[in-house]
Amino acid sequence: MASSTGGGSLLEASANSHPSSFTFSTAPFMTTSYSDLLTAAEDDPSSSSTAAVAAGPLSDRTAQRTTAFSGGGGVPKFKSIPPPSLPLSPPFASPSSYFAIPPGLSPAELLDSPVLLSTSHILPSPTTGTFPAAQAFNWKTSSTTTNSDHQQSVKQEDKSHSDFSFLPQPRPPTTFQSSNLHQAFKGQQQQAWGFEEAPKQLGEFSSSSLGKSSGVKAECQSDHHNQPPSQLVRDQGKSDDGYNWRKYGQKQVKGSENPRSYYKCTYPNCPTKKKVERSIDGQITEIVYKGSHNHAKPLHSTRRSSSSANNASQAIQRVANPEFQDLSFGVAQTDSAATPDNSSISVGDDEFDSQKSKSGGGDEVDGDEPEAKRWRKEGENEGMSAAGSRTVREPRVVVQTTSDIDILDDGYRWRKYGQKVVKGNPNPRSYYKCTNPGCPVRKHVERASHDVRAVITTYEGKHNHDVPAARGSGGHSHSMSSMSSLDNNARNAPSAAALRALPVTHNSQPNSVLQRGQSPSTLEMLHGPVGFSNSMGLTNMPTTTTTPTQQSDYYVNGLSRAKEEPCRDDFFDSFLC
DNA sequence: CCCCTTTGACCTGGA
DNA sequence: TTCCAGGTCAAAGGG
Repeated sequence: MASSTGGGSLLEASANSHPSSFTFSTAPFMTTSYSDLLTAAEDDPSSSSTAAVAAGPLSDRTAQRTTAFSGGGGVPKFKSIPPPSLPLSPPFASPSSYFAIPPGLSPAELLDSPVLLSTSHILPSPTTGTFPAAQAFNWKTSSTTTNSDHQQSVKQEDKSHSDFSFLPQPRPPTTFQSSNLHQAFKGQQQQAWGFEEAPKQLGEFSSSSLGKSSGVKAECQSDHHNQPPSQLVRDQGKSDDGYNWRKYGQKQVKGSENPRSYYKCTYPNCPTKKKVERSIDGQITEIVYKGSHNHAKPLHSTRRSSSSANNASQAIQRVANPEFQDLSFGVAQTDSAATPDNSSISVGDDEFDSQKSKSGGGDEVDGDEPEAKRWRKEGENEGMSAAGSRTVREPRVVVQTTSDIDILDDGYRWRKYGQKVVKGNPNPRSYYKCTNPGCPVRKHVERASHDVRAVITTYEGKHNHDVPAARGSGGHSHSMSSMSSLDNNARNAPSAAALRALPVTHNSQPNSVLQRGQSPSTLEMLHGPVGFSNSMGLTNMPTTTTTPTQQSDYYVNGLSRAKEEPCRDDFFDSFLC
């Protein structure tokens, strides 16, 4: 399926179309932010402040819609905050004033805040279990889209992103003067949010061939931000998405001058595969994931350092969040390690399907479609996007899932039971039921007609049970203090898709505060399983709660001030009307 | 010797 | 039924 759904930045689109609306779509947000950032960086090489580069444009947009956060407006405010573990220094506090820390809150606290959207994006790849950072921008490229125009926009976006590097160390001082800020950004974001990592790595890739493993380096940094460069370099060799892959084929696909490599997870019986397409110069232009790992990420790569290309691809895959890419908002951020084979489904599948439907003219999603076939379709779409004069530098990452049941971002398990195209919206609506026995809750998800990048999720009924323990959720409550905990959080973090959906999600119970067992709103999906909050990294949020629902409430209240229903209603209305 | 990549051939499914 | 393209297999070679 073509994964290019949205080439543009959802955030941007949302902002433009609904300046006052709360846009929670991470993907857009990220995309815009990075695009802007990139642009800023490129436009003004002499940009003297990291803040300007790292947070400038981003903050501009964020600030617009996040005034509420600090000011109490109806719009949630997203602030980027460095991870607790990261050294915070005064400069970071506000090189550009964009990163103001609310009184009474310490940077560390902020870091723990569940609100950072960017962080939320950082959903770990279901297949890689790593934190993708590039989700935001990748999603657009990967998003399924057959629209040539759209792809054009994507190209531009990609191009802009391609040069963007969030990597501080490699960057000239002129670009990133505030090492602290950068560190803050770099560190936690890469890990918890992962959102930064993507741009950074992408930038790395763009600026250098994959073979140079710059991307790998970036990855290493993300994972070991506290480690000295030497350590980072040392880790490069084994550094990747954490999983071991074996290349089992390579082909020159028609319509693209870029060779496509096929990889399989080397873990016994693990069905996960990925396709990596690289441009002539070795840069990864696209990554497509299929399935999810049915095992925990190996503590240590068992294989020797793979080729630079492979490392690069993996680095990218780490950077880019497949879920985001493919708009798999339904992807349960279940711990990939604990996720059963082919269980990562989600709306991601739906998304793919919907995309396929769009491009193929069909409106029926066949969840039982043979993997090979689906993969092929996906590949074809991929080819579409990659075909021609695609100059995208950042890889497009797509996750192909094979299951129709999984834990969605909201923490509940859903089973898809239907899909159809409803009047007024050419995009198919996926229908899901809560898999909990006796639970009447249903929900349907559809891409907004006005913007395929926006996803509308509607819930019906209330859950008569608690949020099921997410697979591999054992570490959800872990703090982000440790890498392992980060991984867990990431894995359990809501999918990018979910985040994306936020902006346009409609809560069937707009005036209610989410309660435990209550059907989650899209917003709720953001918090995902416990631990998500940690990965959020948003600022201005009080300490995170431990229960998903609480988080959800918190989320709602915090981000969009859920209790200020008018705000939400307005927001939703803006999209729904 | 092990592991991984390379690469040509083969298989499969859609048009 | 045939052709084509994508995906996979598996032998060969390299580190």
